[in-house]
Parts: sequence; structure tokens; C-alpha cells
Amino acid sequence: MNIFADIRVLVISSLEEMTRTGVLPEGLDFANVAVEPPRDAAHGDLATNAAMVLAKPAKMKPRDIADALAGLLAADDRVELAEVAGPGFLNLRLNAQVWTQVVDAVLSNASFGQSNMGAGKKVNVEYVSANPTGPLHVGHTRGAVFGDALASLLDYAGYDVTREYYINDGGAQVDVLARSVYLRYLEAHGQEVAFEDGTYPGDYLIDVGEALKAKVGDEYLGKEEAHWLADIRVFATEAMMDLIRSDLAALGIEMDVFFSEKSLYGTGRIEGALAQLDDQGLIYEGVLEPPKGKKPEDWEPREQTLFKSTDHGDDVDRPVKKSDGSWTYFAPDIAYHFDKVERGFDELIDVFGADHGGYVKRMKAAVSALSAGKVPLDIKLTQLVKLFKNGEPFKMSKRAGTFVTLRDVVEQVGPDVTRFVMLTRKNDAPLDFDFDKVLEQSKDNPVFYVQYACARINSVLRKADEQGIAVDDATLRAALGTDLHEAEVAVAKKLSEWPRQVEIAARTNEPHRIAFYLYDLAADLHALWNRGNDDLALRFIQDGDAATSQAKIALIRAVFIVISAGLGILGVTPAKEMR
RNA sequence: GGUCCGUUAGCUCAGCUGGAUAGAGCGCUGCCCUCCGAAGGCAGAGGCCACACGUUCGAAUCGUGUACGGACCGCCA
Repeated sequence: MNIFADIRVLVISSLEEMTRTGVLPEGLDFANVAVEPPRDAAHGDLATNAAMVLAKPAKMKPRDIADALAGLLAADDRVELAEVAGPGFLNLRLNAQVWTQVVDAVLSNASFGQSNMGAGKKVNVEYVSANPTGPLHVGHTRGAVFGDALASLLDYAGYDVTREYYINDGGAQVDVLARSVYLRYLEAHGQEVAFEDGTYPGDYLIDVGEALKAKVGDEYLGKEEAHWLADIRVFATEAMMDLIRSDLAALGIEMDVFFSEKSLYGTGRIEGALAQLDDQGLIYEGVLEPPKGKKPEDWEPREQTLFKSTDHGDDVDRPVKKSDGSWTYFAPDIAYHFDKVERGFDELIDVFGADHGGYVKRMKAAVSALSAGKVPLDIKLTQLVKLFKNGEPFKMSKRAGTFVTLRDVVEQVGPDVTRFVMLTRKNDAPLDFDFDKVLEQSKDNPVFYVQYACARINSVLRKADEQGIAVDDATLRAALGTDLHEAEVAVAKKLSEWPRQVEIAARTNEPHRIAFYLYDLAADLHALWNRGNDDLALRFIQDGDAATSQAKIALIRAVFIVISAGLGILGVTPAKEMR
């Protein structure tokens, strides 16, 4: 049940009726007619802009349309009052029973809020995709949480979602990894080694060196790189992916697909993807202009193989081959995205860090060309996370060893807090993450505030149960009456917005909207709770009156269900009690 | 030089498909606990949405430009 969608259906059918009876001219487009909550609650429960949107194409005065529409809408038994206001808004006040129905719908239907807007379309969400050269750090964490919540959101909104991780196991950085592991391997054999520039000195490779020793013994000792490099690449990459998988698991993230870059090499798949582009005349040999603003002495013109991405909206053409004939990083990326297109996805989403900003246009250009414009690619960039401790910025440096891993964060504040906090900001806005603040138990802290609402509701349910009041959902539904207090109606109205918020969030690929909605809903719950201090009639448990208690508990139980559903999308566990 | 993102209350941020007096939290002022957890709530003061132009009956929202801030910008992945 989505009251906004339901009433919109009513509005549209009324408009069609008006067309039939000649009030409105034929052929009007109703697509822009919206039914929304009014900005000011005093204006009513719902408002529609129908009259204003249609006034111009119908060549009529907005108020004339609104008056006629109001008459038709008022005939529906859900509508108690329809009045024209302002420049031509039509404000609707709904029958009190509608709000009871909302609560009833939440309690009766586990899928309240779920949507079929996705219509089962296949969408691929690629996220994290960190290089397999070490543990995930805090910068990856935001992309991981964002991508995962977005995937869950789309799933909730009716899409068929695949969560995918692209393993960059084909490039030179894996050679560096392999050499670093080799050093640790020598170390495991008791040799003194030095980690020079261009190797990864991290402690996390010590175990990998030991494991390699356990596996191959002294086979690689004293051998040339050519003898062991390929083997150790594979061994080390697998070890790193195990590490990364366990990091992700600590955050509650599980991928559906791990796609290996290496699998594209030597199989003709890169060549195949580029042949697709070549067939469209989009591949040529050429020399790029020097980038503006760069010093000319740093620049030498070189002939390379280029992709004519400017034909698909990019600013300059992009190299797919280096001047020595080897692939650029872009080439396997093209092949990878071509693979996604060929796997039949209807939509692609890439979640990248902000440092990939320059990559967006070329990737979109490639997908546009490879799918003949049929598969949209949305690229979401996650901005930096600024770390704080006690309000002081906390500088992260790999060299100084103050490198904060995903694991560090999760161990300090827990997965729930990590996830929620990372989602309380738009993905493209920088995020402040203060280790102390996020653990604070006060309303400054949205995680706590929402969890506290859950805890309070559960506290009531426990108390009711102790007093012998049945609180199973069937009983609560049966106890629902239509005489809600205005303060209770406010909460029910907020609940009614849930399906709408889900659709907006899914349409814009913005899971942070869910977090903000939950905060608002929690605020309404806290407000209602406190009203019980002044007005005993608003307390949830009414001594000696089980039926009234159950009717009131039904409402807050519904709040709990919706908060749980929302937290579920964010990947956060609702708290039964605070500790 | 270019691209992308941002600019909304003292601070940190929401704001949908353009619409009626622009919303929250913190901070500030004043209230509310013999009572389901006050780890909370209520009320007040405080922004005309960086600036300009444009589209529109109507712009914080769309477009263009300027200023300021951030990220990025050839064969590094």
C-alpha cells in the first residue's frame, strides 16, 4: 500500500473522467501530475499539482480545473475534504481510517514498502574493486558500504541485483605484490631482506610468505624472478582476495561475482571488445594533444591506439594501447564492461572513489558505444572520508604507519555504526568520521537515535508482555481502531511515506535518503513517546485496558517494522535494547 | 588550461518530477522527569538558499556565466 501512488491513480482516473465529460480537452499528458505530502501539514494530508501542471496545455485557469477535480475526488470515501488553495493546489484531507489502514498494512504485509518499480530488471552494481595488494582501508569502506546499501535498496525496489567485484589482477601492481611476497618468503627462510621503494612492506604479507614457504618449501630460493613470478602472482593474489573477502565479511558484505581482470588477457576478449568499437569506426592510430596546463617539457607526442570516445560525449579521445603496444588500463576495462553488457544487464552501476573522477566520461562513452546506447551506466563517486578523533583531524599516512584499515574501523566502532555513519551523507559529499562521536549515545548521533527508538519500542513490547497483554501482530491488527489521536496520526503519516521514499531513493541511486527518513521516523516516535509524559492517554500501555493498549502498540510495532526494513537496506541490525 | 562535484541558519548537513510561510541536529535562551529508559521531548531566537543573467504564471530546485572551495586531468593502476 502506497497511499501517494493510490491517490495518484484516483487523481488520474478523475482527470480522465473530466476529459470524457469534456471538462478538459483531449490529449493532455498527465505524466507530470504529482501527489505529494504538502510542505506544511496544516494544508492537509496530500496535495496535487494537477491543476497547475495542466492549466497551460489545457488553456484553462488552474482554479477552474482544481474546482472540478476537487468535486470528483471528494466522492471517493478515502477523501474527507478536497480544497483548492494558493495558486491552484488541491489539498486533500484523508479519512481517518486511511491511517489505520496504513498501520494495518505494515503489520499484515512483510513487504510494505517494497516496490516493483524495478520490474525485475537486471542491474549490476560493481563496488569496492580494490586492488588485491593489501587489506581494505578506510577509503574503501565508504565505497563498500555505499555500494552494498545501494544494491540492497535496488533489490528492495524490485530489481534483480548482482553485486560484483572487479579484481585488478592483471597489472604491474601485482608484480610488485609478488616481489614483496617473495621477500617475505625469503624472510620466512631466515634471510635478511630489505624492502626498497616499489615494494609493499606491510606486515600483512608476513603470513603470506610463511604460507608460501609451507607450500613450496625451498623451491624458489636463489632462483631468478622468471622462475617464480607467475606462480607467486597467483598465490599472492588469492591470499589477498581471501584477506579482502574477510574484511568485507566483517562489514557484512558478500559479493555475488568476483570478476578477474586477468581472465580477459590472452583469451581474445579485449581484442573482441575493441573489435566491436573498431567496427563502428571508433578505433584509430593517432597522437593526443598535450593536456592543457601541463608544462610542455613534460610532454612528448607519441602515436598510440585511441578510442574515439568524443563521439560518445567525452572531451578527448582516450588511449587503449601504450606507445609500446601494450594495453592501457582502459582496454581491459572496456572488455570488462562489454562482458557485463553481454551478460544481459539492463543497467550498470559503478561505484568508484573520487580519484576516478576523470574516468567517468570515458567509461560511459565505452558502454554507450558497446551497447548501442541501450544500457545506461551510472557511475557513483564516493568522496573522501575525513577521520577525526576527539574533534581533531586524524591524518592517515601509509608511510608513517598511521594507515587506518577497514578492519581497524569495524573493530573500534562495530559494523552497524560504521555502515550507518557512512550512509548519513550523500555519496558525493565529503564525510567526517569521528571515532568518538559515532559512539556517543545522544541525539547528535543518528545511529544511536534510530537504534534508541527501536529499543524503546521493544521496551514497551516487553512491558506489555509482562502485564499479560498479547502483542502478536494478528492481535494488534484486530485491536486497531480508527480513533487515532492527532499525535498518533502524525506517526502513521510518516509511515505512509516509506514506500515513496524507497522509490525516490532507488530512482536516484541514493541510499542516504533511507538513513534520513529513518531519522525522521525515529524523531516522530520519540516525540509521541514524550507526549505520554503530559497526556496519560497517549501512553502506549493503558493500565487495565488491554484493547486500547494493543491499538496503540500496533502503531509503534509498525514503526519498528519499518525501521527494521530500512536498517536492513542499510545493512544495520536493529537494536532490541541499548547497552 | 580543462573536467566533475560543492556553495542553504554561528557550525554540520537534508530538501523529490520547479510550486504555497525553506527543514533537521549541534550551539544559544526558556521550559518538561513521584510517570512505559529524560541516553528523550517542547518552545523561542537565528538563513531569502554565493552572485548575476536566463527559461517559467512560478526557481534553493532547470540553463548559462562569474567568484570561492574540493577532487581529478598522457602510455599509474
